[in-house]
Amino acid sequence: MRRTRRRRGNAVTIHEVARRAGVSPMTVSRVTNGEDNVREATRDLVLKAIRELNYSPNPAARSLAGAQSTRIAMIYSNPSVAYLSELLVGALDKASKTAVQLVLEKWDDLKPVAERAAARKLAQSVAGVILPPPLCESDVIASELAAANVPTIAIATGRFRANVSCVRIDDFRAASEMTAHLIALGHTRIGFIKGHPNQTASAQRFAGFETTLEAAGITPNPAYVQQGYFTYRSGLEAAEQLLDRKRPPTAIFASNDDMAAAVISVAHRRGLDVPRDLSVVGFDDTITATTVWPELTTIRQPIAAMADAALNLLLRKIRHKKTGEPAEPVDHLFAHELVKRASDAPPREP
Amino acid sequence: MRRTRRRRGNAVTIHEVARRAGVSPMTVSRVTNGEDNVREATRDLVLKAIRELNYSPNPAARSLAGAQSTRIAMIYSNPSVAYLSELLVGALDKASKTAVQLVLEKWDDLKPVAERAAARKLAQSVAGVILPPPLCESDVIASELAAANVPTIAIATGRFRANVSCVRIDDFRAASEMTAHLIALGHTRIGFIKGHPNQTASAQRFAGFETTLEAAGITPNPAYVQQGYFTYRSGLEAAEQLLDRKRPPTAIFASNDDMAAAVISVAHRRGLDVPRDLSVVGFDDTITATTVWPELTTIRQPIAAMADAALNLLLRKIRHKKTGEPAEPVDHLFAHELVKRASDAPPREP
DNA sequence: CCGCAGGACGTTAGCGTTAACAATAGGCAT
DNA sequence: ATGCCTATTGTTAACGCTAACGTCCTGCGG
Repeated sequence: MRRTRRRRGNAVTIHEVARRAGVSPMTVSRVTNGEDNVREATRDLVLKAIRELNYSPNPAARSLAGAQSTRIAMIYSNPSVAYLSELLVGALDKASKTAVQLVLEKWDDLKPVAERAAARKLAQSVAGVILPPPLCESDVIASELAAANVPTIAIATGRFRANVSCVRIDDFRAASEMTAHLIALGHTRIGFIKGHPNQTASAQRFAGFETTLEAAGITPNPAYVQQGYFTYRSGLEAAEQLLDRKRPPTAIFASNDDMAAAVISVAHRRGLDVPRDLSVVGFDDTITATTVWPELTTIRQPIAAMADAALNLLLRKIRHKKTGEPAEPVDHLFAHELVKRASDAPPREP
Repeated sequence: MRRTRRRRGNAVTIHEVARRAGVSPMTVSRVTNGEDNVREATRDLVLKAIRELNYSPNPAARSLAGAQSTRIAMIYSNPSVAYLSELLVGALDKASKTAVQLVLEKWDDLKPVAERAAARKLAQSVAGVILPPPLCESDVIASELAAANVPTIAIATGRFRANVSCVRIDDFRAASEMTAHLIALGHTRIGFIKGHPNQTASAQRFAGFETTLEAAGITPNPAYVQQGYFTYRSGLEAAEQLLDRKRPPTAIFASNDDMAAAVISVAHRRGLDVPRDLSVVGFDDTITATTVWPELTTIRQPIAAMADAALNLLLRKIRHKKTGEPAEPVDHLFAHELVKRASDAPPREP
């Protein structure tokens, strides 16, 4: 007599699909993995069976058989919590669906030497790495991982580099659209608070701002531009500076939501009404944008979707790596969106 | 001749551990799963080998072989991002170490019927559930999961219930300490902003406040107590109310950091200096506490450690369930800490 | 001294998938 | 027709782990 079987629940397996399609499991596997050495007719047969049985491959079995360790590291450092949180949610969701094991590493302010060592060590133990900002900018990490042949994806980096794939939005265009929006409202004296200088996205956003200003025939005024560091604190200081001007700006475009929130706080402290006396807009659409009052007009990045895509890309790269195909870096641009809320209005004085 | 082996990189397997310990793989498996039918001496041998080889079980193989998914769900709903983020970091860290697969679910404002259905469905697919606030208060979810015999841990619920284990801090004592701190500074007119009424922790915190006030000989003034909902927005309104009083409080104790941040914002808008004109203290020590200016004096909850402990407890319960032992609910109290920062000072007028 | 119970540990056989190789069919040049 | 090559499909044996069952050994009562 047969042993008690231990098949779990009721999940459809590759064998059932194979039987129904009248082929071997291996052929089914080839179809699900998109290999091209299957005849068109056979492929259709298999696909039909898959649809009929509503089959989906068991990720655990896949990663076990594939001998590809599916550990993927995400390295973060001094993150914006709101950003990290949304990123984690997206990544975790995908990870649980594909049976990859996400491991989190926190590398705070490492010196390049330490960073290099850490990257080298990490490369031993994981199959891929996700680099959210600000670490996505580190050439040290990128080059070390590339040297170790560990697929890497940068999220929301401002530029596309040769050795690392990335998933991002078009910071330049987004900033440009926001600037155009402010101009369309009637603003001409627009302040700008830059992001952290170590991130390319900061430069992109500023470039988008300046270019659009010029295109509209407004000469950029250096006195209306302040350096910030993506922190609330730096936003406070920058706002103080901007509002101390004899003719202060009628609108301030901060390079992220945290700094925009700081601007609102300063404005309130000075008795200015937002948006009647001062329009304030942010960038990223993190939770901050909707917690402050008034709610921020900002640029929405689909962070969770980007995390999802990043994992997808990474998995594909890991697979390609196994087959030896030299996967060339990808630059996956996501669509952003200008979210209009309550922190902007036409200027009081024309 | 042997076929080419396809062993992945360098991961240590259960066989290597077994060989080193001089036992069978099965014994190692029993040890890693905490089964009790292994002699003490043997167990130590195995544990030593595990440590020496730095072995950690392959989750894919585990879930494939076990037919028991080590999937643990964390259900969140309208969370404080800062809180969620820290929670996720802690849970994920532990999860990757113990090879459990964390799945995230977002249940936003479900009606009880829908919530019950969702819980019933979830119970089919996971081995355990973690309930952070505010869902940790839901008796519907708790009872449904208990009925399905799915181990559940509530995080940071205010009270201990018979059917759900929980991991939390002593909200009453923490609030009491903070109140005593304000009184020690010389404050007698202390405002309080309550948390969301659907969370027991809110009541606990308020009780701690009121009790300590009375113990110090100060009669609680209902006019100094406002209902809040843990949101920044609700904090704004509550603060406006409190500061509109003819004799406004000289200190405001908000039931969480977000509302405390809102109080600071309102104070600034009214030209009050924090802390010279108004002391403001929060609760939770989320990231908000250190982003606002001045930084908040608050109560620190070790959120990440609590997530870690929650997973631990859950794993133990899942194991016990397999062996049939009836695990009785646990109430794991964590130590909190009053973190003194820059938002409190003695009152200006005595 | 035997038999038997029960605990500790080992063996076997999968879990569902894919890597590596084998086999087969068809095509084409010799 | 024969041999050889390629495109397609099948077979076998892992991947690392654990459920289920088997075996051995110890201890104890009769």
